[in-house]
Amino acid sequence: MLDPQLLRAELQNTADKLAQRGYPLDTVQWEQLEVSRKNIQIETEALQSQRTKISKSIGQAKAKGEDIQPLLDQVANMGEKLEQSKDLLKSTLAKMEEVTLYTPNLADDSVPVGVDEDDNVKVSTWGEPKVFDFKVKDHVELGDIKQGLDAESAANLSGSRFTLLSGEMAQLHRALAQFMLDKHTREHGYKEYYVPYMVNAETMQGSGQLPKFSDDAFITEDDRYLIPTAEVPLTNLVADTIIDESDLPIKMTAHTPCFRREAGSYGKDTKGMIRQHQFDKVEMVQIVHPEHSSEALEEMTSHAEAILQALELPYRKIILCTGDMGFSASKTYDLEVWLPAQDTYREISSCSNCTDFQARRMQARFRATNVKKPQLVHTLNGSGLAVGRTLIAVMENYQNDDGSISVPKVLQTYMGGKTLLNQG
RNA sequence: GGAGAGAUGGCAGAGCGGUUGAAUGCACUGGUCUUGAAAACCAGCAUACGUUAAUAGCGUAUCCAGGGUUCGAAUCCCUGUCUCUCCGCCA
Repeated sequence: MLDPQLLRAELQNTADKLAQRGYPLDTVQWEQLEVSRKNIQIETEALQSQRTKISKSIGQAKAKGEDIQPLLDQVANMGEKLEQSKDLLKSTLAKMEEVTLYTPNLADDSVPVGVDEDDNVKVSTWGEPKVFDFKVKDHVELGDIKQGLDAESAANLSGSRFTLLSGEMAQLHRALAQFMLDKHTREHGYKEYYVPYMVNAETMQGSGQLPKFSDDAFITEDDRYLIPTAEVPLTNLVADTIIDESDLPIKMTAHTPCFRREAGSYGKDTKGMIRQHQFDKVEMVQIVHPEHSSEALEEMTSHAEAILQALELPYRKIILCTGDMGFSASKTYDLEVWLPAQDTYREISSCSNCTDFQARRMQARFRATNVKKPQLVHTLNGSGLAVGRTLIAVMENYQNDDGSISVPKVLQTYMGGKTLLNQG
């Protein structure tokens, strides 16, 4: 949610900024709502105040044994009037909430203005794509040779967009997740969490997945949601809390499966395990002082980069333009890893500063020692990294002529000392 | 799954349907006292929204949540959620 003050004091300016994100805000409708809200609320609270006063005097009169009938007459028709006024206020506020809950965060001033992914801007590249002296295979082909990546069995078990890994491939997948967690907890200062994979609607709303994107999530029969990312449970850990300033920043990480409906992506990335209903991810979340969120985003992105660098996977870092950013984000860096078989870079991490957008929805605040009033924290999240896609990247970048796959140095201890995968 | 108990401020814990935003204790903050500390004593100590130049006043809301009864609800009724105890089942 945006700061309601922005919608009052700087409505046009805010609407212009939202337009850059491709979100049209009906300012005329909003202003009308705001005017009626003000009148109705003042009216309602005045009525409430009057009635409370009379009700109290009834109590006092009764205690003294006085006749209360005149007072009862006075208050007789107030109830109905108050009810009407309350209902009107309620429906007006609901209309306003309908707008605010569906309105995305404002982009940071440093974000390039643009329409879609074509307007994203490259920030930097790292590493040189390896030159192969043989025809490279993609991960599907490599997985087939090794018999470790089994789309057919997964389809039989569950349907499309699922993957089954076995043998060394399953081990490598596990090794990657372990390695990432170790790196973040031992070197980057994150605390490890094991979190629920299902959350309630309130939690989904806190981090911005609901109500707007309900089609993207799996919902259970008892109205719980399968998490689309560990960002949801981790970030909401501070919902409805007031944190002591000295406890900031809070840095959390978790390795979880992520579940996404991928509604509307029919036909996209249908081959292989690029886009799945279920995939593993190691997620980083930071809860920080508002003054430090910009630098925290840089830091967190570097933590994701450190994984790619340790794995010696070439990648580039891009900044998403206003039109391509996610709903809650104010600024987002994507890391794209080199996939030789596709001869291109593909997203493997996304790191965002959500400023106070999620914090306001969740009521996540901190209290500074010198300021009496609790203030909203800033929240950040980033993939560090998507495990399935990292597996693909390792497979394709570390492939050999005979279809075997070399094990990246940093993973060898996690793989029982193996340096080459060819056993299936 | 069956039976029962409960949910009140940071914590503990009162609260006959009326002047209760809510006793009391602890914690916390400031002060007095003290060489210093402790103890003792005094004072203060919620949040959100609205109005407003105001983090001043004033108003409204909040005793798990949502409905209801009533002139008036922390207190009565209904529904839901969560917690605890016992039985059953179970990784």
